[in-house]
Amino acid sequence: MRSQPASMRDVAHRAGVSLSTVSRVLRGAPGVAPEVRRRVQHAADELSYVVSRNASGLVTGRTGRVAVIVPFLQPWFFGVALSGISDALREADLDMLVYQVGETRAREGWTRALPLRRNTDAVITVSMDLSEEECQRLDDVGVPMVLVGQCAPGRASVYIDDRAGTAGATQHLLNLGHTRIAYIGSRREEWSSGSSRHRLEGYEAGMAAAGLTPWSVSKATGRTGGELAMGELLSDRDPPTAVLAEFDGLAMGAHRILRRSGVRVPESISLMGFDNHDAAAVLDLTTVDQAPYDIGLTAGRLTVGVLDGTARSDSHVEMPTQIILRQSTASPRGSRGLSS
Amino acid sequence: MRSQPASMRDVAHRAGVSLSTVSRVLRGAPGVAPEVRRRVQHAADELSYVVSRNASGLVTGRTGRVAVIVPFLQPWFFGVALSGISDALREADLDMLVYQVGETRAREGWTRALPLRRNTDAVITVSMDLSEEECQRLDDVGVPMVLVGQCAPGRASVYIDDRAGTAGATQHLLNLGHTRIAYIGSRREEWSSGSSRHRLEGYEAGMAAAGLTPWSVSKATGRTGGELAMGELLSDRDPPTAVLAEFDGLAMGAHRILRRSGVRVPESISLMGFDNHDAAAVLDLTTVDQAPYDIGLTAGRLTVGVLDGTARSDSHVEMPTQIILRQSTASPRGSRGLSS
DNA sequence: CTGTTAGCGCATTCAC
DNA sequence: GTGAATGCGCTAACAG
Repeated sequence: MRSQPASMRDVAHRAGVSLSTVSRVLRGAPGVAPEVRRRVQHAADELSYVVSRNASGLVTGRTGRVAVIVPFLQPWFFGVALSGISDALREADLDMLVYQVGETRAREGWTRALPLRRNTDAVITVSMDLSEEECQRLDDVGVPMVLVGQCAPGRASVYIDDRAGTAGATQHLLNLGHTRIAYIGSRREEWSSGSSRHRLEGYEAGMAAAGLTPWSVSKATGRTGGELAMGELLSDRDPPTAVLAEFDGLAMGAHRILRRSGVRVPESISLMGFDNHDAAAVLDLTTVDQAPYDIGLTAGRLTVGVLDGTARSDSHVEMPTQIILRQSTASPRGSRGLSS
Repeated sequence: MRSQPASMRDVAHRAGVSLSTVSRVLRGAPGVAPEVRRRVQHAADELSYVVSRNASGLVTGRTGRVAVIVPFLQPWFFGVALSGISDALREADLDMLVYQVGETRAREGWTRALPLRRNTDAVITVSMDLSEEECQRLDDVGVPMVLVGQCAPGRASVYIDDRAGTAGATQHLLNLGHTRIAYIGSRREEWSSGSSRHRLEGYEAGMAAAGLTPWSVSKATGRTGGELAMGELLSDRDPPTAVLAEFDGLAMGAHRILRRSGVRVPESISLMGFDNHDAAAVLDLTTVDQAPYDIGLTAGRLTVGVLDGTARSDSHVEMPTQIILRQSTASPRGSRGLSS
């Protein structure tokens, strides 16, 4: 309650020892008599004393903080990923600084607008789709960097195998007996990352392996895009019996159109998403899970490892995806699929 | 790219001035010749120099950082609220430190496990439902505190008027012509905050004002709870024509049961949620929006105000809620409601 | 308007 | 095993 929070000197005084002893104890450094150690601990507790990372960092050069940079904080994915990162950093007693870059990213200097230099031990970027130039600018701040959701050669990265994800999803639909499988994706102009490209490629590869011709449509991004795309598919002379969407948002838009049109899922059309969005469970949507929490946890631990020196700063970790089977996919009517 | 990041001395040297002049310029302090100011800026830019908040904080006593404490990071609400807080703090050039307390909260000492003292200028708690004792322990760290989603007398708080929210929702259903309106809530034993209580009270008040008897059921929390509760309601001799849920998660569970049972929404039963969860739009669920982004923004700005001294540290801000009309509510069949 | 001086709270040499 | 000096990078009083 005192307005002047206790300092190390206060603790030293109270414990009847010197500053350095307190420092040693509180850092867990060796070479202190057990009895003295206990006394110091006790004094610190009584004063609710906590070491100022500010001051200790000044001398050690380590801040005890890791900056996490995200484009947005609102989309479901980021909260979950941050949760994993947070848990991993907490294990190593590191604090998490979160920067939402958002639209300001357009303003060229965002990498320097952030007080990173000297204020952070490492930087984790999440789904930032950094250009090589931006990467270099971040290199410039002189701290280790870990990229999440992006695979950059020579830099620590954690990402999922998007290609395998959609390939597996396509296989799932093929196994059910579908052959007219359409793909709804985002428009090429809006691709910020390799992710969109990889997902499309996975689908195409899956189709090709089965000797089928890929059939993909791209409208806008987001739910509306899904609505538009599904509208187009439903207007086709011979509509697909199964639809795979690049991400759940698109699938949800598609689902809405299907509901409104009275087309039954999965009886008439099977629908499959990607991401395992929160709302996918609500819609009983079969989807591909990318375990964002695990991604975050892995990225966080990798960061700790790089700081420790126990992990290389160019390690790449590819996380597996997993199909979550729900009610929105089934064999087409009259098919010879697995389930018939 | 140099391994030893530039310090203020380097800038001073490069600009041919003294340390204090550089400090003044970089802080935007008055009393520097425009020409000199430019020169210093230039030198700093060239060296990609950024002031170490660590070092400056050591002498000013301000860290330039605000800690945000959340129980969890995964639920949709927190990402959105954090986004608002982040934007508000960024306006004031404050960094955001995020602590996910989670289950560790059970371990008594969480308020002290966090390195808050001396490491943060203010603390924002989001939906933490702090006990008076926990509040006091946080007071102890000696920095201003702002509570979000909780109304604590004497402490800066930002929260929504839950009572008015459910009262308004109930009125909406009444206006449509419903009289058999049931309420699905969480179990009293699981109420952590006043929020659950207030929402129930708002419903009860709305019903009472219309001369109707409240009818509420509580099963588990979460989607499952909604399923169970709706199951019970559907098994009633005379089922309700409208159902209001304490939050969208419950409504989603209820919606699922209705779909599975072939009960049409809104034709047979109107369903209404609370929170405007992401997935509510997908289900076309009428709900009550509590604008979490605005809550975060407001809380962030209030925090800045308290730090500035322009806001009182016991200000209370009550945020309005708003009904989001979608397809899940309509007049009961054969009613004389507004829409008939 | 500018430079000099003295710490902020702590970790880290070194002596003892 | 412990204590006394030194300086991390910076701001805030001062002096010029």
